[in-house]
Amino acid sequence: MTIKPSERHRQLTVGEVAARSGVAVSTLHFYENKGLIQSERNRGNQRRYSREVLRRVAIIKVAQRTGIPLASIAEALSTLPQGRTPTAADWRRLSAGWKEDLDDRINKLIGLRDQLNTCIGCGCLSMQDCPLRNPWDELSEQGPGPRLLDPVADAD
Amino acid sequence: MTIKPSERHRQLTVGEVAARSGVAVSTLHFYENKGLIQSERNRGNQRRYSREVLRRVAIIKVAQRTGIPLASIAEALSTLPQGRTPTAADWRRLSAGWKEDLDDRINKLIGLRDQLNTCIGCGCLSMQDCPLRNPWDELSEQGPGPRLLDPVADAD
DNA sequence: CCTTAACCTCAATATTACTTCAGGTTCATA
DNA sequence: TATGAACCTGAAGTAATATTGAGGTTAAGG
Repeated sequence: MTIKPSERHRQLTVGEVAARSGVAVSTLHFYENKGLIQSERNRGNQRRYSREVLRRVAIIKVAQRTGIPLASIAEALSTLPQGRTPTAADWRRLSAGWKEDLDDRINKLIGLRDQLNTCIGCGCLSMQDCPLRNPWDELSEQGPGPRLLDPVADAD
Repeated sequence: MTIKPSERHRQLTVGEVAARSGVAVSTLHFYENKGLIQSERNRGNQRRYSREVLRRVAIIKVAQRTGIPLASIAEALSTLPQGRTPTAADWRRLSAGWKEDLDDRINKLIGLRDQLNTCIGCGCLSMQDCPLRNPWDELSEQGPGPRLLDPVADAD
């Protein structure tokens, strides 16, 4: 089933974009307010989107999944050339930056998991039988010493 | 430098707990409101904490780092025996549960990173030269087909 | 034409996790 | 005992990310 050019180039209503991108209409309004997406208006003041917006929304959602806040996504998107379809190099630059952030987050979480594994193993989450920290009372006020999990909060 | 028993068993003021746990006084009030920590009161109505609270706060912060919302942490902590120092088994149960959540989150992020790597490599974040998705127009309305990054938002 | 779904704006509400503020009390110490 | 630091409560404010609602307009089909 081939699509007629007339269909293919038609602009999308906000409802259509919502349905096809999987975000709520109100979210599209919200994103527009934040400068993440743009729309034109028909003569009745209703939003009309180019198909490119679906790509944009997809990108926004990916970036969000990596943990990037909307404001940063907006900032990144705002560096893209206005009014025309971004180049491959543009996208590569954006996604490469986000990948770095993502790597950082992953590494932090993995470090945390290691700590947690150690702590489960040695029982240091217990206040009673961690081989490294028991007995707790003796550690008080002693300056540097074993400090697991959280160096500040653990200063007991 | 040995600590006198009188010092060692003294209860802590909210300011002391704040200083030693690294969280703000207001945060300790907040946590108490949410049921995450408990305090006794002196005759002037000021909070007095047992040293155990430092452990609790440390645990809360670790759990938060894994991405667990406060409400869930509160719920988990509420399953601990009231009024006495939790056992090693208690702590193991909690941290084991949190570790699972953490593993899930890590795995999701790694999956995302893989997708992102693929997309950067193939250029599919570009609307112009992704070998899998180009040319975009041809994909419209065609039912199942290559769906990268986000299956819904990508339905262009 | 008429109806009704879809759309519009702007303001308010929701959630999470706190912080700040106002107005008043208690504690420690000189 | 006087003074200033630390503490108290309850309410309101903040930031991010939206959703919901009120009140009114536009578009599309019979």
